[in-house]
Amino acid sequence: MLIGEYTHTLDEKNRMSLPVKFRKEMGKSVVVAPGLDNCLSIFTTKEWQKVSEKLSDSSMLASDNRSFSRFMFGQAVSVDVDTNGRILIPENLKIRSNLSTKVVVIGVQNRAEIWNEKAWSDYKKLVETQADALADKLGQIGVL
Amino acid sequence: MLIGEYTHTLDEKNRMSLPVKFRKEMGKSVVVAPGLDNCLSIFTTKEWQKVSEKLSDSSMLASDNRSFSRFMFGQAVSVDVDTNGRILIPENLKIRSNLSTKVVVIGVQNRAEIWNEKAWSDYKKLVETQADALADKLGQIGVL
DNA sequence: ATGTGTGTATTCTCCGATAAGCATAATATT
DNA sequence: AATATTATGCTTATCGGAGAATACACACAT
Repeated sequence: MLIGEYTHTLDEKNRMSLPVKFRKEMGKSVVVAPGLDNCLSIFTTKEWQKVSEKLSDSSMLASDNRSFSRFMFGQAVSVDVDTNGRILIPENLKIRSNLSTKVVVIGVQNRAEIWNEKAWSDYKKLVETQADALADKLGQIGVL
Repeated sequence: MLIGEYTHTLDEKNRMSLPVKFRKEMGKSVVVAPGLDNCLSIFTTKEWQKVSEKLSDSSMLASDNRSFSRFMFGQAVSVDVDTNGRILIPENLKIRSNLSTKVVVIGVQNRAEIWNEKAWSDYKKLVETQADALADKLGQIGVL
């Protein structure tokens, strides 16, 4: 399971080293895909498989499904992890998620996410202010 | 599985090289068909088979089915992949999808799509603005 | 029937881009 | 301080795309 928060850098060739604690789980290659809330998702090939399956047998409205499939698959890439534990971030995804040199990598259970540093801290603050309200909702379904 | 986004060119003979990562899956020949939202679809012969089957035992209204079948089958063509991994785009389909020299090829799981460069970027922007709404729907079916 | 011409298809090659590897430097952690 | 981890620059090799050139086929005309 992927957990934790790390600050890493993208070098001038858009390479980023994966947190060491993620490498074993990540294996030899991963899938980089656009993420929600303007971040960038990294899936293990196994998890990616699961996501695709869910998408293909989903009962979404046809046009929504088309849109989202194009959105996800069209921009996803399978990338190899190099001998230094680095992956190459595609330029278009880098731009989309507003990534610059300093990025934040976070583990989110079954995937890793890459965030623009400021976007992540803003997002955290936002969630913080909502935390109580969210907790109430989650409480209703017995999470905490 | 076909994923990713590539910018390729149509040469003056309407030839387009397939993304290298697609070639293995594409094989010796593919089916080029009109796609929805004004793009152009490319199916492997195998996937095309599946599409045809679905159309033949579909539960659509007979007249709708007729319309759609005419739309798809009427304009679809089987084309060979040449030794350089290129395919020849039929003029009528090229015109229909507004393709010029620069085109975008995207992988969408079981098919590839060819887009007019601008049309694709506009479409992406549009979907991006809807991403949150789509995300909620997806959340409901447990995708992310 | 043969030669010529035009259009199409196939092969080849070059150039450029991309990425992988390596080695070293910097940074953080214990 | 020592070690593990991350960053970065450089170099080399590989791959792919696009264009050019060649070969082929068909048609038409002489």
